[in-house]
Amino acid sequence: MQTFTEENYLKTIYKLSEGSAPVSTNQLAAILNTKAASVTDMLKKLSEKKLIDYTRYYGVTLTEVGKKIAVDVVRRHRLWEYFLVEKLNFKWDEVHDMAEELEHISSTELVDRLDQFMDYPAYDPHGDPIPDKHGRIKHHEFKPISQLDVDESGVISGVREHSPPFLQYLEKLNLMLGNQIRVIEILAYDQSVVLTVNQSENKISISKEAAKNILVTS
Amino acid sequence: MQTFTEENYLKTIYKLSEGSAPVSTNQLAAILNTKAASVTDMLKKLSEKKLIDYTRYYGVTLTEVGKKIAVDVVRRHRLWEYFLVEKLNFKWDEVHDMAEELEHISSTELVDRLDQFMDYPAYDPHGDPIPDKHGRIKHHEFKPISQLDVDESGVISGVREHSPPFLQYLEKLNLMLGNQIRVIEILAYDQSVVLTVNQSENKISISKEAAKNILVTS
DNA sequence: ATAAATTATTAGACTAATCTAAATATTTAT
DNA sequence: ATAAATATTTAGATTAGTCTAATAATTTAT
Ligand SMILES: [Mn+2]
Ligand SMILES: [Mn+2]
Ligand SMILES: [Mn+2]
Ligand SMILES: [Mn+2]
Repeated sequence: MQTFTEENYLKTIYKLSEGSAPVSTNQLAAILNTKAASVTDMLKKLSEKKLIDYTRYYGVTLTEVGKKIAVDVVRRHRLWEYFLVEKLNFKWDEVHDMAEELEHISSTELVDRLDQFMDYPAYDPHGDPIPDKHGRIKHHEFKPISQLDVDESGVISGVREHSPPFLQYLEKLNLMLGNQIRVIEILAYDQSVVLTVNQSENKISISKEAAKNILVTS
Repeated sequence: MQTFTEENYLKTIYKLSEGSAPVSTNQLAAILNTKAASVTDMLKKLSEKKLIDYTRYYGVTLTEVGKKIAVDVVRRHRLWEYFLVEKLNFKWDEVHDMAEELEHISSTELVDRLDQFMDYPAYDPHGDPIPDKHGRIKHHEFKPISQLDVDESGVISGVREHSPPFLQYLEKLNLMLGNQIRVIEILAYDQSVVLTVNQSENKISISKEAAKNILVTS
């Protein structure tokens, strides 16, 4: 059994180590809103418990056991987010903080029943894949809008940035999951993208930054 | 904002102080599975925070603010239990421990939405009333089976003991909420009760102890 | 009314998780 | 290759919650 704190560290290491690259102390401190010294303390502890491989001054990676726990926390987080949106009618910008608490409820049986209750959803409200009970994850073929050419289209399937203001902004522009967009123009001087949503007449313009954070499938 | 531990103390004081009687240190220690010394420490802290009125060597009662929090924790506990049974199909003997964790999820909005999602249930799976969002509680006119006379009948509406073994025992005898029982005989020598369930031919016998812990409405 | 038993509080210590400040290692720039 | 900047770790404190052992207050029994 892990404490909430340990689970949060494991989850964060997992998310930062895209493809098993070692994660640094400062990266963790920044995301976990704590100090580097505290991170070092916790890394020693998790290393003791064989949940991570940690080398001083070098970085940290998850062991198989640690990774399993991390994926399970991610599973719980995303299933609860799905529940909050689909069953309790919260909006996609409202659910993250609640899921941060709910992800630490320990019962495996509870999460599996929740999964069944919702008919085994594959993606959470932000388009992130939900690991199944064995930790298997489906990967979308995502591409940010910023990588589309003029006249290319795609279906919005995920976001790279989860902050409520960004999600609310997308909602205002009708840039929500499932909607189809088509790139009309890419402005030369700042790479901002002009596009249409769901074949509408209406052209909208988004910054290069925003375009990088909206993911589409084709 | 309170910690989990503080919430558990407040909830326990609330439950032990039926009708505002002061609660003792040892009572709390027993139920909270801790030591009297730890209880004293926490009582000082809760008193500082004005959530309880505490007099050394005398006992403790809740302030209005403390009571409000306690009732809210009870509300969350019972709503989650209802959710687990009605939506996720857990049995009534399986849900308490999960609800012990879920009751500490802080969002008020979440609990209110959950309440709405389930259409404002009045009683939890054990027959205990669920306080509404303003802290109002409906009280059943409960009576234990042990107080019924021969030939009297009633509908099972609650239990006084929540341990899984007891609940499983009741289930085995079909003594579940909503079922009607009729007292056939009360044995003189040990006050055990012979009764029928839902007009069945089948007579079952339960101890005096069990009869005290099953509550009926007439 | 005194002694004995019970109940409750205090004193002092421990663990988990955190912090600041100081020291050390590594990386980058000159 | 050395100095400067950055990143990381260690040392030492702090807070919440808990514990055991010792002390004090209250209640019960004689
Ligand atoms: Mn989230
Ligand atoms: Mn998400
Ligand atoms: Mn319960
Ligand atoms: Mn209950």
